[in-house]
Order: sequence, then C-alpha cells, then structure tokens
Amino acid sequence: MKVLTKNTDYAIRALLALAAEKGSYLSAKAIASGQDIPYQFLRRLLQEMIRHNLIVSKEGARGGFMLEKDPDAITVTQLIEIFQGKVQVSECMFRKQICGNRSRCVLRHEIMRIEQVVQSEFEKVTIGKLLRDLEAANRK
Amino acid sequence: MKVLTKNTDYAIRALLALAAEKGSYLSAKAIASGQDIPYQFLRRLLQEMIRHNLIVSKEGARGGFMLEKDPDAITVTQLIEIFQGKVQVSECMFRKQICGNRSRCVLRHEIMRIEQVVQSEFEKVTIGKLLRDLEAANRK
DNA sequence: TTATTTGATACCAATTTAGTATCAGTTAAT
DNA sequence: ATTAACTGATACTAAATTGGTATCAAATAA
Ligand code: FES
Ligand code: FES
Repeated sequence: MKVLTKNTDYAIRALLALAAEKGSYLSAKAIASGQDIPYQFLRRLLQEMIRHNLIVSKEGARGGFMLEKDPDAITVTQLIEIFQGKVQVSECMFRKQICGNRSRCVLRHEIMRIEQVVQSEFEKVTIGKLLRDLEAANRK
Repeated sequence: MKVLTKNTDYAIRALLALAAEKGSYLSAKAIASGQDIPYQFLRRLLQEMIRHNLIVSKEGARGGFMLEKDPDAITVTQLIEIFQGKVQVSECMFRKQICGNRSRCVLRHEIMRIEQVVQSEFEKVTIGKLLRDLEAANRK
C-alpha cells in the first residue's frame, strides 16, 4: 500500500525547490534537473499547482515559477487532495449508492476516525517545516 | 486517495461473516450472497487467507470455510498487508536504489512517523472488535 | 453416483499511474 | 526584428494495479 504517488512526491520536491529560491523565478527545466523529475511530467504538475494558487508563473525567456503561498500554509494533505483526491479509507460511504450493508456497517465509524487521523498527520507536515528540516540537515 | 481496496474490504466482510458463524463451516457461496461479494473474486480471497492461516477449509459437499485465528488477533493492518502490501507512505526508501536525493531527504523522517501512525491505527481495529460493534448495533 | 463444494489457474476489462510529445504563445536579449 | 528560452494547453501512450470471470480437477456428503 503506497500512500504517496509520484505526483505528490514530485510536487513536494518541486515546492521545496521553489521555497528555497524564494523571491525569484525558477524554470521547470531547472527544477526537473535539480530534483531529478521527468521534465514534461513536472510541467503538468506545476500547471496544476498554478490552478490551485500554490505557485505563480512568468512566461517567456527567463521565466519560470515562484511560490505564491506561505510555505507553512502548504500542507501535504492539500497536495494529496490535489493529486490523489481526498483521503478516504473506504469508498462506499462517499457515494449515495447503497453499499449493500451500509445500514449495519460497523466499519464506517472506524473508517471515519482513521481518515481523520491520517489527514491530520499529513496536515502537520508543511513545505515550510520540510524546508527548515532540510536546511538544518545541510548545515550539519 | 483510497486506502482500502475491494480486496481488503471484501476480506473484512467475509471474516466478519465467518466470525459470526463460529464453529461451523460456511461456504463461499453463502458468504458471497450474504455479503454481496462477487463469488469467484471472493474465492480467491479465501484461498489467500488460507495461505496466511487466518481460516481453514473443508472440501466437498457441505464443506466451506471456518475461522482459524482468534478474531481479536486479526487486525486490519494484517489484511492490508496481505492484500495491498505493507503500508508505506513513499516508495523510495524501501528500495536499495538511491532516489537521487536520499542523502538530504527530509521527507523520510516524517514519512516513517506517519507510517507508524497509520499502521497502529489500523492495528486497533480487529475482526473481534468489529463483530462486537456489529452485534451491539443489531441489538438496538 | 451425483450434487455440492474447494483448489488451482488462466484470463480479461477497467482504471489509475507514470511518462512523452507537440504546438502555440510570451518574453528577454541581441 | 529575430531568435532562444520559456510557459500554456492538450493529446497520446505504456505500464501497473485493481476488479472481475471462467474453467477444470479433486474431494466429500448424501
Ligand atoms: S457503508 Fe459500505 S461497507 Fe460500510
Ligand atoms: S529517500 Fe527518497 S525522497 Fe527521500
């Protein structure tokens, strides 16, 4: 069971690169080579993050991407939601479709609790926190 | 992001049916129709659970399946591991392959912590617990 | 002997994940 | 004005995973 897909993994690394470059534009090419992410794949992820107002871009030569939001306001939970959909332990209860035993479903209760736990754990992890950890590790 | 796949979902429901039928054999057909699980699909799941010593079977007419382990000793974590592989937040660190930035990876630490949290939450949920919840709900 | 049931596999379809390619439009620098 | 370096948008493909079906042999109770 793999919780984070490449989408999210790459997005996190890209945001870290942008957060480190605070204030100036960084090109997709530079991020891709620096973080070892497939270029065209990364470009799509960046577009998606623009749509969600996490970053902004400047077109043309010397253009690139820049962080828009406060790094501490970007949580891994948000990124999971963008790239993998909302955290849901079991599917059935989010659909109107009756799951056959919904009425006597004991799982539902447990499931919702665990969903909350997972979500809130990933909420504690922000780009800002990761960046500080990264910088601390590099100083050593 | 869907945490439990149909595999695990169905397995849990099948085990609940077996736990409720404690001591006697229940056929795949009966479980399938009772829990609304595709018959052939379920059969494969049951075989897999035999291999993991969660249940035993008796062949032939009037045969079926019976719970082998104590219901309280069967956790959802175990079922996830059987049907979806071990819980791992991000892939890279379980492979020898160097992930490019493993040396300066700040995610690894956070990831391992969250893995532990998720795993231990699902460990709290046993078939025994679910069965008791179910029975309590039915008495109401 | 026959109906019922598991054991073992092989197969298939749908979905999701990962990655590539292409072309149009924008901008900085010369 | 031209060109090189970029992003925007989108279409496409390949691989892996998930969900589901079908088949046939062997066992066993009636
Ligand atoms: S609501 Fe679907 S298994 Fe419970
Ligand atoms: S060890 Fe791979 S991203 Fe960290």
